[in-house]
Amino acid sequence: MSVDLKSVSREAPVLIAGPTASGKSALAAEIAARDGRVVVNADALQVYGCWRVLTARPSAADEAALPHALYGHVGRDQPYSVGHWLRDVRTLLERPVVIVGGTGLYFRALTEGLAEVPPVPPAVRAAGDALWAADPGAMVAALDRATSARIDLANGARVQRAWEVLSATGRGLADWQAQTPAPALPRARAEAMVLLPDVPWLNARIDARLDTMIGAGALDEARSALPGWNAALPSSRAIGAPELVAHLRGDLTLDTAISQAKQASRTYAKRQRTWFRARMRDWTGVVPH
RNA sequence: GCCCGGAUAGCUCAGUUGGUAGAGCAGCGGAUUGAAAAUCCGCGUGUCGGCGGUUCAAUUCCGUCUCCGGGCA
Repeated sequence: MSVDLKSVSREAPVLIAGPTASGKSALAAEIAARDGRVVVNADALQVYGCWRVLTARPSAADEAALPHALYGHVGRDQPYSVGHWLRDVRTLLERPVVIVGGTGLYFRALTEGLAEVPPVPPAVRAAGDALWAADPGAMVAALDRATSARIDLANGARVQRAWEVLSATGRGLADWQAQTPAPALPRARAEAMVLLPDVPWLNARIDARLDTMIGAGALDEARSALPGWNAALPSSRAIGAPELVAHLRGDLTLDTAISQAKQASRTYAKRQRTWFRARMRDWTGVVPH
């Protein structure tokens, strides 16, 4: 890792963002060990208890060596989202932390704030699912003007979310977002770094890491997830999980499952790069090698 | 050796009743305020396997060669 630790603050909270397989956990551990910090997860999938190998979570030995938080603390059937994560993180900010992960939305919520929208009741979510399937146009038409102007109306996830908020609260999403509170940790108060690896370097690491995961028990992990498997759950979106489950059910050869998982990791890394480039311009860029 | 299929974008394939071609995936760029490892938007010139022939015009028809399947020997 090409980071001179002497240039990294010993006091300010440290944020480390980076694409999957870029080596951020190792860097975070190094900084945490130096300063006595807690390593805090900022990755949407590493929160789930069912995936340690497949999401490249720190190992049991890593967790024994240094304090870690927000890793694997959520059950696979539990609802979890940016809001939950932000509330979890807030409770940790009194301690020295290094917050590390690949989920751009989580970092944005932390450093720029998140609207305090009340949770959408499951019944409204179910109604949203049903309406989106039956009549997407009606869903778009039902939105308030300000929200329609603000969101991408071609994006079903955004439209449904906006519809659910309006239905559940009687207020438009844009209205809620206009009253976004101050961030829990503004960028200026943190030491923020973003890893920006060369693409070929990262792709090679992605491939190698997936092979390592298979050797480290990823198939056993997928096998344990087989009973009650529900592909629609957020926890089921862990890259590699649907592929390995399909293999265990006899729908894919292991080689095909592995190459599809590698492929999915690469396209995911691409989306991460786009986010980081655009939204983390004022973070300190680091090229790992 | 013979017969039948294939040969079109990086990959899998569609198509052109003859007027030089298009989808998905990949790739590249972009968006991103509670499902975000999700979701969505934009970007397609490629000797249409090689060489000949017919034609005003061939990727499309004909011949031949090469390669890949399958079958018969």
